[in-house]
Amino acid sequence: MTADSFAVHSMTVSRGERYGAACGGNVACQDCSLHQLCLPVGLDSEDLERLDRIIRRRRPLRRGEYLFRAGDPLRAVYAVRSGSIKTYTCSSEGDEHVTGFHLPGELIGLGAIATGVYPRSARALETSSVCEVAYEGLEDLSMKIRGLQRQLLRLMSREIHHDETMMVLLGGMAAEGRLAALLSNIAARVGERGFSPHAFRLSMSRNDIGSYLGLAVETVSRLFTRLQAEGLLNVQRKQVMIRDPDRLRRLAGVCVDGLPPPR
Amino acid sequence: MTADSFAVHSMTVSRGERYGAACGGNVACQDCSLHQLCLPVGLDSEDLERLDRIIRRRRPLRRGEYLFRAGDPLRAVYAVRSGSIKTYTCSSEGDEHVTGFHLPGELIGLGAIATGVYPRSARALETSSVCEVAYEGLEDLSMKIRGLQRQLLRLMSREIHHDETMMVLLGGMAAEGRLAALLSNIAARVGERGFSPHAFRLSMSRNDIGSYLGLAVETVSRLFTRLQAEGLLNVQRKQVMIRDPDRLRRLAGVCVDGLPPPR
DNA sequence: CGCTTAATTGACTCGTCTCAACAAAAGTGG
DNA sequence: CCACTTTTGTTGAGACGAGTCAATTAAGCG
Repeated sequence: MTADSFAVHSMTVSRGERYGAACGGNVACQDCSLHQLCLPVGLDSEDLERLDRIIRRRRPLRRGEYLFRAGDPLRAVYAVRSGSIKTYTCSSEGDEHVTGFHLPGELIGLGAIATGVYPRSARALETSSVCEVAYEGLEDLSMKIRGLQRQLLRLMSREIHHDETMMVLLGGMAAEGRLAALLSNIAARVGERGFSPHAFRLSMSRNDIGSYLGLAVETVSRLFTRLQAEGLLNVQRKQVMIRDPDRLRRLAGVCVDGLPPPR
Repeated sequence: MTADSFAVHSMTVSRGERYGAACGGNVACQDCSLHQLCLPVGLDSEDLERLDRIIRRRRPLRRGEYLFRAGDPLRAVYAVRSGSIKTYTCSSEGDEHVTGFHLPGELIGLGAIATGVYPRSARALETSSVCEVAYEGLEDLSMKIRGLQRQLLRLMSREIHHDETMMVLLGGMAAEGRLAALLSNIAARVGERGFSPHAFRLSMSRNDIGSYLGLAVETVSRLFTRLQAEGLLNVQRKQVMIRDPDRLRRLAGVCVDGLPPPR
């Protein structure tokens, strides 16, 4: 298997689904390969049809295109279908600070529910497609479908937990631990999506990684070099191969959600 | 007005309610002074009664007592009624990392919904009382009461937004900005609860503040001294008086949720 | 009123940032 | 398709903010 086949961007495609169907077409939730990760968890096919009715699949976004901008009114939350999306805020001086990287099956825009306005901007890191879930409809439907309500609450709770983990990471760990945690976390999420957690392609730039982890680009670059020298991973630009997942997770401490740290 | 009357711990009491009623008694949501901040937002009195039926008010916790521990199974989420609560994780080496300070009207335990297990421990920072909201009941009721569902989703969304703001703070701001943001944020929340945002008592130790902000205790201490020297605030141990809220918020940059930064 | 814990202050160290130069990709247009 | 520009990533040298260690003072608390 070439490392390329783990590229996040080709996730859905490399599963053998046609691009039109998987990434931009009208695949129903029922037929979506992500339905055990996304909103549909636990729904029967009748409920899935009802869910489908409030979902719109739009043409794929190209790298750099906006999904929405900070300040836009909330009309929908979005489920990533293929590719990957970053969310970020812009400080008053114009530089952006990344708040999240979102992989297929993950929901974007949940932070907007409180105020009715997206607090962050969201852009595609690569060619990506999303399902647009009308928010009004989602609120309505989750009053009617217990399983949908539960899953929505679960996904929001998971986001809270993940963000808190990031706070612990940013507040408590040195640079090396932060990068180790991010890589372990991405590896785990890539794994959950059916791909090898040992080799994948990072869709985000070093800049984005630094911004997300609160580090200078140069530091991120040096860290990759160091981790490679220590035999923890191989890295060649965006292509990453994890050689010692356990040691990597130990470096990350408690800060990889989901999995408990080894030892 | 003495600064003491702004003590977080005496919030409810100083509103003139009897301790038994306000802090440990059986005040219904209807009669609770926090009902415009907490779960009851937007509910009519019939629905409030239904909500009351799944809520238990327990004896107040004393300083340091646990509300729950990381790893406990989720049975309820808690609304702070009076006092203040901190949530934190323990690293493998035993030192704790604070993930949140919670004031009256705020919900605790939302991070447990995803897994059914509290991911953090929660302890009282001072004598505090809470409302225990049975989680099963809450799920049930929010299927029946639209307003309750909306408020629950709003509160979870707000937490997501707040945690993301903390990530930006911890990843992007120097020590001074972090403390300025925390103080501005607490001031705003104290203000929302009907007290002067200019003078209040911090219920958490310097250690807790440092842990929450990712700083050493010594740094926190020095920062307080410096901010006082610069005329931004007066501080005497836990007692804080904000002298220049605008400059303080400007130091904090975009990292005070709710309020936009001045200038 | 002593004892323990919390907060403050100082001196020194170290990790990460900044600035700067360079290399390698990736677009862009003829 | 190649030469060009622009963007992105890597590496080095020096500066500085915040951590650590240690000592002192001030509060809580029994």
